[in-house]
Amino acid sequence: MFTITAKDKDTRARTGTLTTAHGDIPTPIFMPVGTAGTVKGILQRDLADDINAPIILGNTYHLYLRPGMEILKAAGGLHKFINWDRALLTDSGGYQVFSLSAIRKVKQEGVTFSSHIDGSKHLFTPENTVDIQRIIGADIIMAFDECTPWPCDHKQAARSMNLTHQWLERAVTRFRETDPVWGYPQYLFPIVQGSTFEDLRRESAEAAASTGMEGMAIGGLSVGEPAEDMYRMIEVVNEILPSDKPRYLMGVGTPENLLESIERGIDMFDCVMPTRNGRNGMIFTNEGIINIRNNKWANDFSAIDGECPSYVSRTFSKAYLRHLIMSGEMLGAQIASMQNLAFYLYLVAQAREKIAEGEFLKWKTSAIKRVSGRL
RNA sequence: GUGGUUGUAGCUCAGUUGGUUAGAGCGCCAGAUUGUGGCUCUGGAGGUCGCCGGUUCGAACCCGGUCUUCCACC
Repeated sequence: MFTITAKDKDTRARTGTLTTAHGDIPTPIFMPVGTAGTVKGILQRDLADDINAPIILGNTYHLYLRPGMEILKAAGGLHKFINWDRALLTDSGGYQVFSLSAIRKVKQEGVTFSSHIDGSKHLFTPENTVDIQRIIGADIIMAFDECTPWPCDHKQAARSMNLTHQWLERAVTRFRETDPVWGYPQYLFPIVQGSTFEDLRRESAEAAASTGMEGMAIGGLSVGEPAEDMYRMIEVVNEILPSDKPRYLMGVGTPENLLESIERGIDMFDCVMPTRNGRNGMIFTNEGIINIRNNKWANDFSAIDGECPSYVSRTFSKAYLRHLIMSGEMLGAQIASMQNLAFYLYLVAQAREKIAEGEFLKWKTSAIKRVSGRL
């Protein structure tokens, strides 16, 4: 169930609460990515208590290959397996089949692919990815889709979108005719495709909306197209997606992307950027973006981020974090990931506050200027 | 002391029969990174080729001296 709690007077931005069997999720929200049953380098306790994440992601592709469904079933589902009692969302694996697996064949039935771990062959279909996600037991599960690469001509984009739509229908059917494995309800989110073509995006948004599911996702964006194209597609799609349901923009993005998208009516985000780029030395702070490997931080003993309300942000210095990252120390990756996630969650928390206060637009402009500058 | 051996970028090393502006890996300095393979990619700075002299149109390369590294022998 999704409840709108405030609407911005100037824009499409809104705040809401998405209720799941594992807690309420305030929106707009950023969801940390925990591909293989872990947000890399961060304890579940810290995700909950320090970073304040109400929901994290898992990935069907990775979890299905390892540890595999027998172990996940024996464990009693992913929540129990990883000791996480808040909400979970699993991606269907559609994206990974395309980005990770070298050998793959796309057919009407589904996608055959080779495991990146041992080369073994597997088949993902709209039906079995629902079954798999039933067993994993995430509160929100995703329909199996094809993430259309960019650039792409209209004809290819239409063909790809139509395949996604056929798969969507089959996924919804399987979802409706099966029950949750672990006794609590799950939501299935359809995914809008259509590349950067307005007519296709409209058609795809109609298809997603017509399923009547509890929430809707927008995929196939931030795959190389200019940010302006992405924003335009969000506007087109959000005119059609039901306004009383949460809208999830998949794989996005930078702090600036988040605020611009919130303005256009997006409620949920996920992105590997704060964690993957964090491990590589890109640090997001309330003062701007830092490349902590730069020599200029070697003697800077100020806190990583004095404004962020998390333990690592205020406790450790930039100079220490630089030393850890330069040395390839595990703790560097941990601290960087925690800082970045704490920052992302703090950013969306502020956005919720400003929307409720009716000051979103004014705040957004100054916030973007502040947090997306390079220091 | 004698014989051999070694010396080229911060480090480890290539470098053709002597032939334009001496290269690589790592490191360093920067940049990219968007539904995660603890990735990946791009660019940059940096060398009096131990030193001195000689041969040659031309020397990292050949010759002499000298210093240096390591080894063996006395």
